[in-house]
Amino acid sequence: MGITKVESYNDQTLTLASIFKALGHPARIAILEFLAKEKKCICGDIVTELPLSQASVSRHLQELKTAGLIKGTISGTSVCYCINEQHLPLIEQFNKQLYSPNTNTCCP
Amino acid sequence: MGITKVESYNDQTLTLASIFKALGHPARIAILEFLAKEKKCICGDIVTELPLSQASVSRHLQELKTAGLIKGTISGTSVCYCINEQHLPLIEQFNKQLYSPNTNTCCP
DNA sequence: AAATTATATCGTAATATTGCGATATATAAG
DNA sequence: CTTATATATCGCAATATTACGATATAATTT
Repeated sequence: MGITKVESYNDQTLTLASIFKALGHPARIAILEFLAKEKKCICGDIVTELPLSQASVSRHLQELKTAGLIKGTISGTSVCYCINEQHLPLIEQFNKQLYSPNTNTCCP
Repeated sequence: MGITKVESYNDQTLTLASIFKALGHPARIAILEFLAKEKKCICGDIVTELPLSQASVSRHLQELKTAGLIKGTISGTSVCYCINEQHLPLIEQFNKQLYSPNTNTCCP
């Protein structure tokens, strides 16, 4: 148990879920907000900013990268991170999809 | 360990993370997409639609409700569910925030 | 080549999530 | 009142996530 029947859902659904899953932790939201403000930064900047160890920040960065939400470029001994806008339209589209044009639902 | 230092993040960040966490499972994405299509439905409709037991669907519905993403109204022996649009602007705003106006970042 | 700096990964313990059968609850129908 | 219908919750096992210290990797500096 505790297993998700991945094969039961379509690719779009799985992609969306993995993106949202990556966004489902306050540290990763904070990292993205920091990145949005600073445009770019290195891992150490985030370690200074957040109450997390370097190892934990690095892990969160990897998750964001795997989900396609950030990009990283090696620059000397450090890695420069910035936001990857690739999947943002997907989120936008999903969000829009949830708005109901008519209001004759069952819930007041 | 495995504990998130909730007190270290601001309310907005925590709210966003909890919303995205609720969205971070394909079953819950599928439920919301189904709801968006049907406008409203009862738990049993989703049990028919998804490869999950009634208990599991009910659990996912509770999580979506707790996150403020759906509303439920008791109607006879069943509960009518529909999308709660309350937090959608928050998602939209966060998403917009991630777009960078200028492109002079470190990552090509 | 050795030391420094910056990030990633490993190993592990604590905690959280997921799924389902069984059961509880609550309204409606007979 | 009993039965049927619909949903919620409990209890548990399997799995996943999270955090951090320790360590590995990799480029730069001295």
